[in-house]
Amino acid sequence: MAELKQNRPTIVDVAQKAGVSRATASRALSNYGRINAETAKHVREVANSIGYVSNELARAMRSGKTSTIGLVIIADFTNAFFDRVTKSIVDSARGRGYQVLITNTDEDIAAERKAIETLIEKRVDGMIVVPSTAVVHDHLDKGRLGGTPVVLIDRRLEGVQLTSVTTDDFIGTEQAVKNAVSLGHRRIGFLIATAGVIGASSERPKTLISSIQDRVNGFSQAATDAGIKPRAQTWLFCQDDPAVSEAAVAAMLDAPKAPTVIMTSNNDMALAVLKVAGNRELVLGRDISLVTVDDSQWLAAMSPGVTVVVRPVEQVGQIAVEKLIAEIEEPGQPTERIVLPTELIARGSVANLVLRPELDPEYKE
Amino acid sequence: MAELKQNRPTIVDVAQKAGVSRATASRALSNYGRINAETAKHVREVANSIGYVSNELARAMRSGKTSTIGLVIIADFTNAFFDRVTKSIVDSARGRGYQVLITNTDEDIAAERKAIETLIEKRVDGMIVVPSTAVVHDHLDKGRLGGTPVVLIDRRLEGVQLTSVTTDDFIGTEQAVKNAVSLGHRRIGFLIATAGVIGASSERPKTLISSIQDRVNGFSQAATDAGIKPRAQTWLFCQDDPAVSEAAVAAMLDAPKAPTVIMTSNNDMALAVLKVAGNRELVLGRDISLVTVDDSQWLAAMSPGVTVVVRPVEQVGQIAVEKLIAEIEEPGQPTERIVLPTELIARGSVANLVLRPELDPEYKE
DNA sequence: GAGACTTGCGAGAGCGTTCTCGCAAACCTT
DNA sequence: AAGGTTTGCGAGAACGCTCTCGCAAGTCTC
Repeated sequence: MAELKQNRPTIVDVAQKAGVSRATASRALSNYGRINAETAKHVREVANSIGYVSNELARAMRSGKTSTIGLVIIADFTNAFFDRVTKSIVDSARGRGYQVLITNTDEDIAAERKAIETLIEKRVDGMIVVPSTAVVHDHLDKGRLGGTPVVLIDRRLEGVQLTSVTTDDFIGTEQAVKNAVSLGHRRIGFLIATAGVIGASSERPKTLISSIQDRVNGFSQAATDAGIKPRAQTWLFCQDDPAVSEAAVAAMLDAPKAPTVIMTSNNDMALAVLKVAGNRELVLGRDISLVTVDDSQWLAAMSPGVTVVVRPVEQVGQIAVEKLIAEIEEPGQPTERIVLPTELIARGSVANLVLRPELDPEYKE
Repeated sequence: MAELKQNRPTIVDVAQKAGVSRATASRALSNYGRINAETAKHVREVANSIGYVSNELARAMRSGKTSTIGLVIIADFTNAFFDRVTKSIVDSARGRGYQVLITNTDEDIAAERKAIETLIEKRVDGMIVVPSTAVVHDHLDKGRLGGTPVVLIDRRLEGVQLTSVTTDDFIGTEQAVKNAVSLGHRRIGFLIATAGVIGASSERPKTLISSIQDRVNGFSQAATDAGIKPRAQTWLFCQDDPAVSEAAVAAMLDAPKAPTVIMTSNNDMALAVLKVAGNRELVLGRDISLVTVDDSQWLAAMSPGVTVVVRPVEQVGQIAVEKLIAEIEEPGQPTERIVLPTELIARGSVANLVLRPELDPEYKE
């Protein structure tokens, strides 16, 4: 019979029971203003005894602060990068007294718009955004945001005045290529996960998100510097889908001048290489070489371990939170473009053709 | 000079500009009550033109509904289970018009209490909780929650009247053991990631979370049924830390009657086995066998692939969201204990000792 | 064409806080 | 002892929305 009503005690209940006014109860509970220590203690005891829990909605409404930040991330935070950065953001935010509201766009610009609107509706104090496209960004204009600070991660956005925290993917990729070259590789492949591409194609899409663009440039630069001819470079822009990427890897390996080393732009692509290698009974670091971006425990645990460009993922999240909260708590911070250094960890997945030239039938010193 | 003030237009601004009352503006924007179609259209246009975005805080305050659900998850959602379930929850919730507020306890009960309190403060409509311990649960009593519905995932909790969505870990583990036994294994090891344990120990902790408890029982049952003597079973409860787990694996392998197959309770432990195997140049599925819980792309891509107990992770998240929202929108649902079936996927990581008895020096048929 | 019903809209209260203001009592100061 | 200052507290407005109520005008009914 007694309806289970959502009848939480409010501050009025506390005040009544404690025999004080709302104002005094508020002062006691939120610890501000002038209040007698005894009274405060008493109020808090009463509040505790009746199970009072403050209503942050009401508080936020009055104070204009929700202590919540929104995270707009692309689909795959099962992805080695996005899961770690998410965790890092949640933890850093919690440490600073903020909660995180997560929204998930599927690399889809409409979903991204919607997500940002929803976050504004919820009046988050700020947001961290992984922009899903490099071209459209009117929804991220200062005006549209109406003063809500935004920090971009992983990808920069041209034409928009926002702080971003990214990694030096140009240098990272360059190093990876240099490493392969120094080990004697002269035919290299690059498998690039690309949103919006259907299937796999060697044709460079008109627009790429900045992180991918940087990798493409870094790769190109290093290959050119090493004197590797374009025809010894195999490029494939590839949909992030196992079937497609595995077919792409197979195509690369079946081409007349197949690369001896394949660089992949993310772990999903690396998996495709491993999968195909496994099917063909190619031994990693001997019959086929692999280097990828973003470390994971798996890459380290394999035999041989996979050589990777390590990005400081946790740092990206942490710095993004710091910059965002700085702007929230003291608006008017200068916008920055923070680029964190990457590091190459060489493991055994890139064969040493200098020591073992027989592994490459076409190897010539 | 012009201070960049957080001066968002409110419904009053819309009403004024449209020449109607607040009430009418609200009706137009929220689509309810009696309102002239023309007026409604006009109001919406005005709202759009001045960039009005509704304030969900105020709306929630009035309506008592935030359309937000809280997720209380243990630290590791870089973990193969928790990252996927998180994504599944975020997606399912979004599909039903709810956002997700994430909080992260580090398997720490104090943090869990705090997280739940914070979520109540924010007046989430409900929460999905991965309880960090099997014993303490006073913070999850109906009274404390004050009517906020809660659904548990991954772990059941005794003594508490809450809907839970878990997987049949007993049968899953049992199947895994049976599979190994059918392939001729007679000495088996079990490496169990356990919160609260320091180092690694063969002594069974007094309390285990239900999912681990079920695995322990399933393993034990299957081993006994197969007539495997206790002394041919190596158990280690192990802290979830690479150094510790690798040492544990090493210890297992160095014992006089080393197991021919190691079962691990999660991917981190499986990684330890792979790592140690790699270091010792043991070939998986020949010199050492492995079976673990929770599939991942990595386990499938390795050569040989790793045999796993697959849990329907996405389904867990999805069903949890459904049950939670059902209770939110129509309180008084019966509490359920939903247990989803698991499946064994046999790959090559468990050696076939029946076909190749020479792999086990002590093998006797 | 008079009463009943419908339509469209505005006034105003209320959700649970915080915060400003003002007032009385207590405490200094000289 | 008279004026000033400090202390502690309450009244009431405000945050931005929704929703009930009531009223005027229009529409129906016979």
